[in-house]
Amino acid sequence: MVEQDDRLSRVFSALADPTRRDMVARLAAGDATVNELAAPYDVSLQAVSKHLKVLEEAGLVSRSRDAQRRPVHLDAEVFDLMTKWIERYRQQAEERFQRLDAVLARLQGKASPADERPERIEGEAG
Amino acid sequence: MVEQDDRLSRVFSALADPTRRDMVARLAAGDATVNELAAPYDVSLQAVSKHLKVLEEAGLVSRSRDAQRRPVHLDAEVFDLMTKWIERYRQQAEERFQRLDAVLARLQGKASPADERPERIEGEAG
DNA sequence: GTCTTGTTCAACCATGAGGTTGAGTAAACG
DNA sequence: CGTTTACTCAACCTCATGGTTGAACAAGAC
Repeated sequence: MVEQDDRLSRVFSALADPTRRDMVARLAAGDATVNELAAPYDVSLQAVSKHLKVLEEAGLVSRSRDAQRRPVHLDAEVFDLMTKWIERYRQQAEERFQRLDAVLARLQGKASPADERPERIEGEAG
Repeated sequence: MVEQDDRLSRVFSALADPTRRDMVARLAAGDATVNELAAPYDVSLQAVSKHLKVLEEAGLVSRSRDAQRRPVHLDAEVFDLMTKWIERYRQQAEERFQRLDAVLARLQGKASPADERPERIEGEAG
């Protein structure tokens, strides 16, 4: 919205498109030219070129020169950025889930769980 | 574009927005109501409600009922979907990189690497 | 019942994304 | 040189998205 401020937004946004994910999948098997990449899709070469630009600006691919060709190469490093973000919050959420489980188990022994309103387990959100 | 066909597109798309990623981060610390979630942002409650709808449709959060409140809960499972996709292609890309490294190392012993045009290492893309 | 609180729905507006076509550039080929 | 190949840039169209405001609904509080 702000014009895609941060790197992470650009990466997620780039991979939100099925065509672009498909291109990444293809590129994981080896570098390819724009024409080669365009072949499977029923869109213009220009559209593919645009997709590649998006992937490039997200840092997912880089392009070199080989005569008139512009071979596209997949850069795997950015994936780490996403993985780290995802893992971080997934782990937090799962830990919280474990704790909730424990709390519920404890409550089962003491009283009815209906008494409890587990909006916060022991954490803080602000 | 097609109207966000698959699950993966919805998840990536949902997380492409910094505000929504921020909400996910907040929710990783514990469930929260719409009002609580809206507090830090300078947008209307309705806008926040919309963001939550997007996160919900992506399967990232679920909403329950507590009187007039609609507590929002982070569902960590969908993260796996992303992680799997990412890891799959990252690994392929990295393996390819290893192979390229090996090829270059071999070439160093034989001839000048400038002779080689390594558009494909040994793979296929079609 | 009416009021207040919490949230969603509906209509609208501005911007951006993905698609198109047509022209322009870059480098090999003849 | 002009032509062909490979690609990008520019202008345009359409629709989705994120924001707005105002009204509606749902449920406790008075």
